[in-house]
Amino acid sequence: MTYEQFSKYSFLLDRTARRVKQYAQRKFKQQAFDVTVDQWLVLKNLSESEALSQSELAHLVFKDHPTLTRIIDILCKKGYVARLPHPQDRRSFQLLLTDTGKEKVLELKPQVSEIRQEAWKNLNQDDFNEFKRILDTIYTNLED
Amino acid sequence: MTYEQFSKYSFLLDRTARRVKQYAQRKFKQQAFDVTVDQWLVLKNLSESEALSQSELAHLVFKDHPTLTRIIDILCKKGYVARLPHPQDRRSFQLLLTDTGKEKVLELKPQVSEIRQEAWKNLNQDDFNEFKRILDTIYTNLED
DNA sequence: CAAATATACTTAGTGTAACAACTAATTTTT
DNA sequence: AAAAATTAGTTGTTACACTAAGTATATTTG
Repeated sequence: MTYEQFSKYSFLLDRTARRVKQYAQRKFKQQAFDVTVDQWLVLKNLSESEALSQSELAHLVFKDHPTLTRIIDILCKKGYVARLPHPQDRRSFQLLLTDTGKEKVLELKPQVSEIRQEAWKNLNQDDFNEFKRILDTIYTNLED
Repeated sequence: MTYEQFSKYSFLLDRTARRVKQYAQRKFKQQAFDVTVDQWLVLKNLSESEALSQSELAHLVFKDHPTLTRIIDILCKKGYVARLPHPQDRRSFQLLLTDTGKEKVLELKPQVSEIRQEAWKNLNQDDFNEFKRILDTIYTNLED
């Protein structure tokens, strides 16, 4: 590996991640989803295992606590999520989807899937496996 | 490709890009580089072809104009970059590294390279080629 | 059981990203 | 040459990422 390559992988990675997010966000907006890409990630994960605390959810979506706090704030304000007091621990909340939130997830899931597929044109299953392997390796290489 | 995979590539990509940036940023801070990761990218590109306009530079680093304006603002304030009036076009600037800016680039270049290599442990040249191919494919798939 | 420590979450501050709207200067069109 | 369109850059707004510091509650330790 040469110096130039080392300096480039981070650039390519950042550039592509931004484009992927931007592309999805634009579609989300055009189709009036009423949530951002990150809000969708949180909503979807919550729909798959409800009654999580914010810490548990933060861990699931790999976002830090302050970021998650604010995303939850917004989702509560929009009426998709509710913070219930945790029965045993008064420091924490149980996060629940409201009925509106559940409907939103059901409505958006196939549409998001559609949008996501666009990036994967001209690429196949092997490519995905390679992609995942390399990304995961980088990720764990930089683990604290 | 299944639905689950489509929903996952963007997650893996975003997660890894953030970790790579965060890792580098932490090192930058520990070693008192006095610039952020994004500011470094701009500085480095400027050192490789000076007297660019902001538009040209924005194009090089794949950042949009408002973002670049703000990064340049900071780099000027820190004394690494100067905006000179463009001789032919009064709308635009020529961006130049100051002497301090040039020194900074020379000083940081090997140190940044060192930091960047960390991510690439257990991965080789073939992996890089695959990685680049897939990222570039995704990028162009989502081109406007 | 009181003191120290840890955990859950929030707030504050800085930086970046994207979009929209804006000013000023330049180029094109008619 | 005036009007229209384009280009260069800035400003404003919303949202996210990360760090650090703060509050409140729980848990552990002496």
